[in-house]
Amino acid sequence: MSTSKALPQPDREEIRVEAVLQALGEPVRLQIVRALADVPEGIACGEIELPVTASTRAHHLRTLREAGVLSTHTEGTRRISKLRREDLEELYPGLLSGVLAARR
Amino acid sequence: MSTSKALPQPDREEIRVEAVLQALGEPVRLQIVRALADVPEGIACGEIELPVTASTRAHHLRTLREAGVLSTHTEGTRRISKLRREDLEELYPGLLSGVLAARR
DNA sequence: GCACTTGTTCGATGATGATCGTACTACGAT
DNA sequence: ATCGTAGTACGATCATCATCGAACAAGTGC
Repeated sequence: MSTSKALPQPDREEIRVEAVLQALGEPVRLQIVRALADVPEGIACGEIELPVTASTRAHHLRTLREAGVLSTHTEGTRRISKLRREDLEELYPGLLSGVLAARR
Repeated sequence: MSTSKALPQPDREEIRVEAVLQALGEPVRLQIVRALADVPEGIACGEIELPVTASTRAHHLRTLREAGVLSTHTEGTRRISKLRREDLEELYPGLLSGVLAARR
């Protein structure tokens, strides 16, 4: 049960551009964001293939969450993350799509 | 005379998103970009009011230039910088406008 | 020539941050 | 209750980088 609790994140009006840009500027985190962009319904952190250990992964997810880039909620033992597309689009229209347009 | 020489910068296809985002993620550099956005014809570095010394300013301008965010050419003793709007828009459509849309 | 302006380069320093291993928590299943 | 799974938290280490001062470079003008 319980089975669904959201983790603390900034409200839309608390999101700062510098934090978002800095969060997106790290290669591993950008990789995470790209993976999330393909799955609107969200995805468990561990299912993203990354060249780092679990603890580093957790660190990056926290950074992205605290910057306001993604939201995370608990489902049982897994943590589902999804992009905060609407909030970002509202605050910085075009930013996310521009970033995702980058060649892979 | 001479009076006009361009400084080395990456070609459009050499620009990497991570570098651009990382460059934009620093507060002072973002301030520079915002200042440049208001002046399409370019502006001398020293004329932007910044809370750092001249050497730090030079460092940030170099970072932005090497990331591909701006171009610089020499005019006499001054160095005029301007945003590489077209290149950025072509590579990451919407990114720059999204960043500049952020509340000031 | 010399002085002045504009800006860069170099080296040092201090802060931030990416990474890891280990220990820990929470949940699910047996 | 015990085990296994998914993930976080902490502390340490190492690299990156923002910042500065001092020295240097290139133009302009007297």
